[in-house]
Amino acid sequence: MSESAFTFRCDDDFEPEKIFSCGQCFRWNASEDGSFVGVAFSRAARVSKRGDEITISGTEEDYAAVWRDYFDLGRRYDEIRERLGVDEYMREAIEDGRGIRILRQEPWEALCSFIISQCNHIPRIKGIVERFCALFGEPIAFEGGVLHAFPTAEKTASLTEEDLTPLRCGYRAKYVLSAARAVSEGRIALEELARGSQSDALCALKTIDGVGDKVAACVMLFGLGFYDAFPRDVWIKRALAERYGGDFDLSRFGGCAGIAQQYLFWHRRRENTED
DNA sequence: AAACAGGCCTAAA
DNA sequence: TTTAGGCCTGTT
Repeated sequence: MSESAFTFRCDDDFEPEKIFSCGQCFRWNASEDGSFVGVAFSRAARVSKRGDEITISGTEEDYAAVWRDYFDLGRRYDEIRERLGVDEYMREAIEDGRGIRILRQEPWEALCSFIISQCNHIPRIKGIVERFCALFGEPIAFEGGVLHAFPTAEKTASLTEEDLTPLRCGYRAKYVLSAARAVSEGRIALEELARGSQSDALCALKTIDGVGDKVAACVMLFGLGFYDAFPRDVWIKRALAERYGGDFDLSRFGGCAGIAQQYLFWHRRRENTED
């Protein structure tokens, strides 16, 4: 069976390996040929890069409707990198993480995924999320096989904690359900929050059981398009304590602190695994 | 084997 | 307003 694909030239930062494995998303996996296969917005795709040419499954219409925004291609990361290099360590982190882009993910998927992420390693988060999708997501035919969409909030809200035991996500199951109910019952309107202020979004997200400052910041950055949201996880806390004595002024990043965070996160994590 | 993992909640000062 | 302990499960 033949599948269409759309190829375009990209002269800005775009490194699939870094984009998909920097911890912002959990549904993309590397193939042996270096391409990545994943699902977003209920569409499966294979993404590959050769030189400055990017190829994504689907038509140009799919690209225009979904992938362009998903990969945040309206933003020049090369220019942002210049602005974020406010000191030596930041410049080091940025050079190391060059090629990263912030994905604009589905808000509910981001919320649910980062609730699951708490106190877990990335491989385990991916495992839990994949089991969740395989069990409760709509099937999507792709390259002769079947992938699954991320389960909707409505579908999730119809489940019980017992239904979620096969995920083996432990105490996070009740958080996932409480979030699903908040969203499906309209108490939390994620799309609407994306159009409002960052502080309102933070406030609303934190009313969900199991969502604190860190998870809320991830949802805002990766799902709602608040590029100034700055998730403070253990790695960021480490980096800030080691390099800045806890004194780190986010206002220097001109509304892009979240992107700075992602370079810092990538770099600080690599410092550990590479020596 | 004990500690920790991209936290959060509650209780107690 | 900060801190300790518990929480599911897996890995090192």
